[in-house]
Amino acid sequence: MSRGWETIRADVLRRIQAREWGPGATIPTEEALSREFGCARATVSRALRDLAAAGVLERRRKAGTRVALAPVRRATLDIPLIRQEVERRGQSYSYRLLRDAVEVPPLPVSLHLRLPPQVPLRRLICLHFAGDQPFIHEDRWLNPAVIGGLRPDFAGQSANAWLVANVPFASGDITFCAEAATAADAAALSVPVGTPLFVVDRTTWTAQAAITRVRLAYAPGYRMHTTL
Amino acid sequence: MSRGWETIRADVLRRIQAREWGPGATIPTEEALSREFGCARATVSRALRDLAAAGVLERRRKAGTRVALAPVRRATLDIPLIRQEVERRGQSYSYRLLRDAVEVPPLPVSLHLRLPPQVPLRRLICLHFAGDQPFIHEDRWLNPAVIGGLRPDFAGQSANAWLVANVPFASGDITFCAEAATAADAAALSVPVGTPLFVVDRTTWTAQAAITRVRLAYAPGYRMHTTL
DNA sequence: TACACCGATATGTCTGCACATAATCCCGCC
DNA sequence: GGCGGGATTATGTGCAGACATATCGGTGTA
Repeated sequence: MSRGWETIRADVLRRIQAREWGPGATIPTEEALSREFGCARATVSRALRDLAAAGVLERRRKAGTRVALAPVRRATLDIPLIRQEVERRGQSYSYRLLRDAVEVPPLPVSLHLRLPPQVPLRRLICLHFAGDQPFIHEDRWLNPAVIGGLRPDFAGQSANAWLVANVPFASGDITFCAEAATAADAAALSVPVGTPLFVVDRTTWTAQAAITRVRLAYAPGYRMHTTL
Repeated sequence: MSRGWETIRADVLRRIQAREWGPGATIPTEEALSREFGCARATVSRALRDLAAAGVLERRRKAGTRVALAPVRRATLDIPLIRQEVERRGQSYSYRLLRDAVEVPPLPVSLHLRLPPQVPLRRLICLHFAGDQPFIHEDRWLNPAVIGGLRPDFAGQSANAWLVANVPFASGDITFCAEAATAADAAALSVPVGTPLFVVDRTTWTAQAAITRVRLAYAPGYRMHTTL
């Protein structure tokens, strides 16, 4: 009858979009659909599981499978390495280290990393270039307990590349927001103080402890894009 | 030996994070792993497929399964309905319609919707409140071909709610960026012109045609958050 | 040397079956 | 009428086997 679970997924999605099964409605059981499509239940299950992962369906044991009420719900966005993002635009990537120091971080940083206040951390500030234009102003705090002391050598790599290659990464969180350019941002990116900048704050963790907190301030005009 | 494919996924992930299999390395075949874990190949396959979907592994027929070079790569973020987002903060939601007109959109909007220039569209501008504070300034263009003419009645619902309930949605794209508050943003959100605002541009499509393009300007301080 | 072809191989998918698990439904009891 | 507990039921997971398909690598030929 069909040629694989993707065909079934497409057909179920078509019926939902055609309002054959409206939002909130319960759709037929896997067993009924497998009879209709002339395939094994596992094949139907695969298709429905995929739609559930995409947020189109909601499934519960015994209760059955329902069409989600709010279809526009979940987006996956790729977070490329900065170097790759620049090179994908056909520009050459480079970066310059602006500062490498050991400092006591501001209280919010200590708290977010779940470290005691007043503990000094290594702070790296650098500037990423796309061609000869400044692209991202990066301000990073590193936990010395994870990277093996306050002043290890990254062997010529950027801190990010070194971390990716050397520290087992377990989890993290990201926030996106708009901020006015600080004096440091303004100087680094060659824009007036107060210019709206797209800012990403990222914290990563091993299973036990915080690894790093980084703030990325993108040059004006940056747009993060994804499809649904 | 184990208690399900999630155990296997966890163990494979652990070995990757422990650098037992470093970035770029090829891991054992499904068949070898199934022997090691004492389970069926399908069970290992399930675990590895899931890790591949999360961006941790890369798989190719015959070539085998490799550890991805850049592990921090994919984030899924939930895009709640505005009403739900406000209510989750424990504030009461309301909205006010500021404008409902038929206008010729600016050229970039026509192009992005893949409509001929100079075709008039319905434009709705409204303001979403969290409690008594303005939260989002929304500027929406609607394709009359999809909503059944230039001036249908949304029966008291917000345009978004009406669309979710009545128009079969197929695909879309989203961009996030930082913009300076326009005069209209400033008046609506009660902030000075030029204030950095987090802006979301969303376009949705049926299988055939564009449905709507909407620009959401969030009040200052908004942060979009997700975990990895 | 360069290219076309072909076998080997790892993943991709499907089937048919079985049992586990969660949640609902309904029956019987108080 | 209200409530507790067990039967029912739809999904979740697992297994063994089979075939499909992409692709890597090597072999033979122009």
